[in-house]
Amino acid sequence: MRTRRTRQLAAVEAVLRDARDHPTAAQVRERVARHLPRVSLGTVYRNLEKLVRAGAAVRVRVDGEVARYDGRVDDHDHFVCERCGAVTDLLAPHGPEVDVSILRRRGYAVRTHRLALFGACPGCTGTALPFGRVAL
Amino acid sequence: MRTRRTRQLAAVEAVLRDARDHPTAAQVRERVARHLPRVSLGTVYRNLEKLVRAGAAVRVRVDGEVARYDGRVDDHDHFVCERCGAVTDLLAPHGPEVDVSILRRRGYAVRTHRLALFGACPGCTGTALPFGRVAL
DNA sequence: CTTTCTGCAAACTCTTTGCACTCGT
DNA sequence: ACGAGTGCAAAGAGTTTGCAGAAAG
Repeated sequence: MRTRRTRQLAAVEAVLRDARDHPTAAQVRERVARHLPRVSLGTVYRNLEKLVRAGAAVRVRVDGEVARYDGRVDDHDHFVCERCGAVTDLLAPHGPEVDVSILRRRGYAVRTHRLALFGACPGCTGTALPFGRVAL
Repeated sequence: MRTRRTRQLAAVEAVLRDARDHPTAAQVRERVARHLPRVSLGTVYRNLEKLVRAGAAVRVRVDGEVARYDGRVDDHDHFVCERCGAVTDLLAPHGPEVDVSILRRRGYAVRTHRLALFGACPGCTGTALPFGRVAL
């Protein structure tokens, strides 16, 4: 049952490592296909799933949109542009500065959280800025 | 083009108003069907969409799970049990106590946010508590 | 060699939609 | 009566899976 280091897996890993735009499975496939033209979408899904389960990638599903994949696994939040759909990483933790202890006292075990901010990104408001990660 | 007050729409509204568990479309249909046995899933979807667009309901899509509908439209966050899938409303705002002005200065217009906490609920940790909304 | 992985295509799940008919207004 | 809404069934979109052959170890 040991995991094999196939070229497809390596390629998916590389795409995710280099991607800054939270690509969808179809986009990952497209990029992998530049080097492995016969790669199938099924294989891409299988390898993405593998990486997610191994903790080497994160699946980001904003609202009901298609799944996007993020090579960043450190704890960070997202800004989602409601006009162009771009997903930007927010470096600083904005996480629940909630008093989680209150929940815990009520029997809830909080393991993690997910926070997304919605609005318009610089490119879409006209305030052009180089695209990329934004640190708060 | 005015919206008609059909019994199906009224029933969907009522189900959402009385529901405390963020039912899926299929669950809404099931409950509506208790009074209107021939209601179709398509109609339920159409009416749910109508309510969401009218601002009378909220579609909650946690990660990649099926859409759930919430009659609550005030601003609140969610706790998602990773074991049983239950979604609980969190009354207090835990929103981004982020300095949104920093984002704004960079050209991001933040309109709203969505926060979900993930973990195990009281029923699933063994620490039984009456099910329902939890205020922090 | 053995076992996992791949490509392909079909299956699946959730959601949306076209159509003829129904029912509010 | 007019036309929005309905039930049904079929179509879509995204994702998963079964299988025979390919390839990693």
